[in-house]
Amino acid sequence: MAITQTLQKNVLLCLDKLYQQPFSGKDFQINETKPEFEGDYTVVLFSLVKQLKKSPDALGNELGTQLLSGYPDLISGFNIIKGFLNLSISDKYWFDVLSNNYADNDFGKFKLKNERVMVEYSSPNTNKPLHLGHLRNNFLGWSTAEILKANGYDIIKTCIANDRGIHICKSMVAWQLFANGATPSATGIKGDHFVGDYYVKFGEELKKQVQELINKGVPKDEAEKEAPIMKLAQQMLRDWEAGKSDVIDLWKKMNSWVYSGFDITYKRIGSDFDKTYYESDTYLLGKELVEFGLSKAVFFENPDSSVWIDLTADGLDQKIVRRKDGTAVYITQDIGLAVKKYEEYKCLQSIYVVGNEQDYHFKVLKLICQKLQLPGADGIFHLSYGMVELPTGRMKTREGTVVDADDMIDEMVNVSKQKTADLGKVKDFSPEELNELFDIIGLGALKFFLLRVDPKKKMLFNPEESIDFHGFTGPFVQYTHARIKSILRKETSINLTSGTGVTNSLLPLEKKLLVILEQYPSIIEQAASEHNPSLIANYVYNVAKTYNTFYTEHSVSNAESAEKKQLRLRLCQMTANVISSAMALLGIRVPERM
RNA sequence: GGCCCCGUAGUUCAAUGGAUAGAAUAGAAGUUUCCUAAACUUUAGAUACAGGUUCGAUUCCUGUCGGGGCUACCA
Repeated sequence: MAITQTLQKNVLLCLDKLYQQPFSGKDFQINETKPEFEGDYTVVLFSLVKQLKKSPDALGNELGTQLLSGYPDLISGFNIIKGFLNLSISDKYWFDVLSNNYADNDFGKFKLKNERVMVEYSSPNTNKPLHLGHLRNNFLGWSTAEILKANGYDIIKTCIANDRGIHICKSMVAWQLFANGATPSATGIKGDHFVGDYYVKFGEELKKQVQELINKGVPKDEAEKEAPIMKLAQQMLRDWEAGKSDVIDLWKKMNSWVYSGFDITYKRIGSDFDKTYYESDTYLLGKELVEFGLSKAVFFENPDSSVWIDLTADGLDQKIVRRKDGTAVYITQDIGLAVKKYEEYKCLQSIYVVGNEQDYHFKVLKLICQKLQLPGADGIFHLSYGMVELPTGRMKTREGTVVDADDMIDEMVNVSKQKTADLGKVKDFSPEELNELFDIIGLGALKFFLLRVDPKKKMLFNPEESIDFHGFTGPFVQYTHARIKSILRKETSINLTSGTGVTNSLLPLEKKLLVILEQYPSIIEQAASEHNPSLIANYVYNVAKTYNTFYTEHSVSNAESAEKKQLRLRLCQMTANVISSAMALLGIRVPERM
């Protein structure tokens, strides 16, 4: 059990013994003691003071004394400053932590929950390559899934490919008009980029045609609809829906190019899915749910035969769920897909990793599912994340300000190559080992950069300044790991026998390191319950920073005594394990040397 | 117009209502006969504004100002 939980439990027992009043864990806080005071953990007494009508000093003294006598193996002393009861944790407790092997292996395995959770992420459009925003989405989804796994959940990772619709037809039309039969293999261009180029080409041509129409006096709105190339795209969409074979063939061919491109990128970033849904298979889902909703009077029908739901009582608007021509809209498809997912996997929770621009959509989706009393409705959770912005503002395809994912990865790997060469520490590596190292560092920097920020918040990517391998970065943590491994390689055995070193107590920096290492399991739990990988990133950075301070201050190999050396070796081992485990939860590998 | 989110050092990010608001980077000054200097140490620098609730507010409430998003019979 984590130290804070143990303390909370013991404080409750003491309070009961002393005052015979019912308290709960919410009645007081237990925080880490600020460095300027003596002690390790602090009980904040204010709210207890109020309820018990005692002075903070009196309460603190009684509680402290009770804790000290009741749990001598845990508490070694206390002091009271204002309403804060600072507790010193006994060295014996810390040595028990040292000999505990919790940090040596994966978590989760010893607390399987037998609960299934679905995480949907990535959700690309098959008309253009992935960009920096997709990377944030992918890393977030993948990491969240890993963190939940570490907490014992059975995870299903899914992806929905947005593989149909007018935007797909646009690149198809442009290819027909301008490609002269060119293919990715003939041109040597990666498939997703190849198709994306024609999507861009479509936009350029459309702009040209619209301008010509405007020059002829056609209003702008109308010109966009009437442009010949747009007409072609709309006709192609109708042909696609009618199942016209030459259109379907072209669609299949171009999508396969895109998927082969995506596969390369996904493989490179280490992203994978247990199940991929295709919108082309699911876009007709949900139609029968409209009838169901009408029969339950959750939906209502307008005279023009369109179907709506009135959410004004819930503070939202009226929302259409079926067009007057009888076709389904986006939200209806999503309801249908939610039902399908539940039928197939019976997940208690279904997490959608989707940008916060769709907050309203998911609010509506969940509400409708709940009103229809669909199974799994309460388990719908929108993991809403903020956009990645550039110094110039949002990335916009039309303005060409999109940071391409593949380019970004290449850039990061190149920088790591350059830095590694400058430092010259791994000259004996083979070319294969070097390439692997460049990937580990470059991708590590990128993933850490995108995951260290609270997912809910928008973040800024500045090409000039964001590529940094110093300070609060992935390479900093990786470097710390490599440093530790360098020490451990030189030592043959580490055997800390229980109780060793009790006689010579822990030095402040040793204690500080141990205190933070002990917190790892609670951090994993918190990251899972808050769906927030940035907690792991912040934590592992603090571990590395704490270790580096310890490292420069105390020698491991030439420690003051053999016992100290063993103790420090064990600390090194635990730190390396926590770093490697925590980074793995972020999808980041750590090198043995760098 | 309506609804939602966000304003913290020059910049990028932290801080379950708790002690003197933490880091990184940029700036200034240092540390290599000793386990990897992608490191470490020192220094200067911030809660948009005005009220309110509270023993205590960056955090909760109200208002003002500033920024972003949603508000399609698109997906």
